[in-house]
Amino acid sequence: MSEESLPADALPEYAERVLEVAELIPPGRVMTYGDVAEWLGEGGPRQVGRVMALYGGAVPWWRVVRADGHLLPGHELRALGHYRTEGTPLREASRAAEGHVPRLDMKRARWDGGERTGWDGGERAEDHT
DNA sequence: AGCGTGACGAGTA
DNA sequence: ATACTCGCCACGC
Repeated sequence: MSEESLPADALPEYAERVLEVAELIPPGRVMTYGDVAEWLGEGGPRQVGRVMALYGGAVPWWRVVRADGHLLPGHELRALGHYRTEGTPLREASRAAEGHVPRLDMKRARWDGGERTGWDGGERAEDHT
């Protein structure tokens, strides 16, 4: 690892576009790293992942998840440290904040980039208690 | 102009 | 469920 931190005003353009998409994801919905890359039409899941790792702190990064439905990508402690419940958090997010590593119901929570349906009238991630 | 590096993804064992 | 592969591609060196 040797990616150093650039000034916020010196983000690579690709990174800026990734962060833009992340901000578009409605509360209560998620996109996978691959979804974001596909939506952008450039780069791949790994590129999106790195962007989020380096610059994700400025956007709702918890709405970008792994394809297998894991909410936390790996650096769980780091994630928990930055965990926020801006507005209406996913129920799973709440659990994550309590130390669990949840697996989202991707069938419901995944956002295809279409209609911006969040909590109002839309589906919510299922509680799998 | 390479080369190493991944908050990934899908496949396989 | 875990633990490996291999392909992917922008970016810093």
